[in-house]
Amino acid sequence: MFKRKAPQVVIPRLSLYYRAILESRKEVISSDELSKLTQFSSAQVRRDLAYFGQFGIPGIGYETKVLKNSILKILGLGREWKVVLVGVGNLGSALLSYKGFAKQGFKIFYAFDNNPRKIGKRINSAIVKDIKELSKVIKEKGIKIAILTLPYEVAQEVTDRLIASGIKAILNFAPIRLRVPKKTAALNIDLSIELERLAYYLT
Amino acid sequence: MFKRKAPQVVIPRLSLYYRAILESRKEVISSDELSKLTQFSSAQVRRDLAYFGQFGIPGIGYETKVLKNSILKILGLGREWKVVLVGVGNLGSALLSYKGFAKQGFKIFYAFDNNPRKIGKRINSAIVKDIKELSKVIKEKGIKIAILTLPYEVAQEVTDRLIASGIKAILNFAPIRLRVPKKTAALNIDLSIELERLAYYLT
DNA sequence: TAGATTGTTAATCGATTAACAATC
DNA sequence: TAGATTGTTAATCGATTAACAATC
Repeated sequence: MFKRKAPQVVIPRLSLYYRAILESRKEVISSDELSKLTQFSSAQVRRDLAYFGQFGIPGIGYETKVLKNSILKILGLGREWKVVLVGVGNLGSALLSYKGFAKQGFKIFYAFDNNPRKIGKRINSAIVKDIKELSKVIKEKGIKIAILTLPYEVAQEVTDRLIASGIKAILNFAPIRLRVPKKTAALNIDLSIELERLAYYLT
Repeated sequence: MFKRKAPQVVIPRLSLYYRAILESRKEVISSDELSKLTQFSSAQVRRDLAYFGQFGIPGIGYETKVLKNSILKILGLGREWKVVLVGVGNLGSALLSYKGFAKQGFKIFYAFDNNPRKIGKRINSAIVKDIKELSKVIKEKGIKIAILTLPYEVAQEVTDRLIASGIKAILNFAPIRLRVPKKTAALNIDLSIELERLAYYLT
């Protein structure tokens, strides 16, 4: 039987396969159809899925019911993840108001800020708390995921505190490559860098 | 002399080298120092820079003045880029309020929405206009970069209009892989997918 | 059986790294 | 000259693609 650890780039593609399956509303779908919907090659579709098991039927295709459940399980979805957000500025507030996260099961229970005017507010599912309570709340509630929408200057310092409190995965919007232990996952969304990439393509 | 087209992954690293140089405040910097600051290997630093020319002095390192100017030129920065933003919802408003873009020379001149309550408002450097005027304004002002903060349902349709109006580069926040012509650059920032990646690492 | 499509192997493509001659 | 560091080649590593036997 085929075995090997899936490369990291496969994971976001699984998300896209999942979306494509939902959109298709089919009972059975082939790698060729998934290819057309996602713009990845059919070989890549089959290869990506094969990293995780045998979900298809030769000559037929993939039963969407099976495939949906399998991908959900692989990605760790279909359950609720508790999330905290740190930094209730413009971007932080916007993300708190965004309803899309909850739809995929990511529920922001607490937000943190040091601005007394913001503390105590409720935005969507989140209560804004004093950043002094950061460690206490994360430990008490056993929260593992944090979204960081802080200014550059304090991002690393807060990250260190998050990790010390038990956070295992960070989605970082501050324009800095966070230093985190190997066991912690940090994904950076760096808007300036993305714009600079666009500028490059225009040149 | 060494030649070959730089792979796309090199470009965002150039942005990070640039930041590291600014931070270091040095007159001369070695690939080894850049390696420590950016967490990329020194071989990769030298390799990446070599795609674009010979900027260093063997035995010495890189003059930061030379390197800064070179990277600015490569990335197409150090000038003002006019940008439009489409979709003045939570995320769109947050991005309009963000001061970081202007600092790198990306100035959002116009935002578009179909909500009459929003039309006519001014947020930061941008005036919110009726989305009906999208094509007219983009053509008149010769704008090449667009930021898309729209719901999924209308993202592709608006994209087609943007491209028809002359937009060459799109930063897309809608959870959809836009279909664009080869000559157009589209970068997707898909928050749900990023969260799903985090969930995967936790499993 | 004929046609379709998976799962997997081997070949290809692309990016990173190690190593070192050339240079200051 | 001795020491340091670049630029570039060749080796390695990793991911994608083509092809097809196995299967329905």
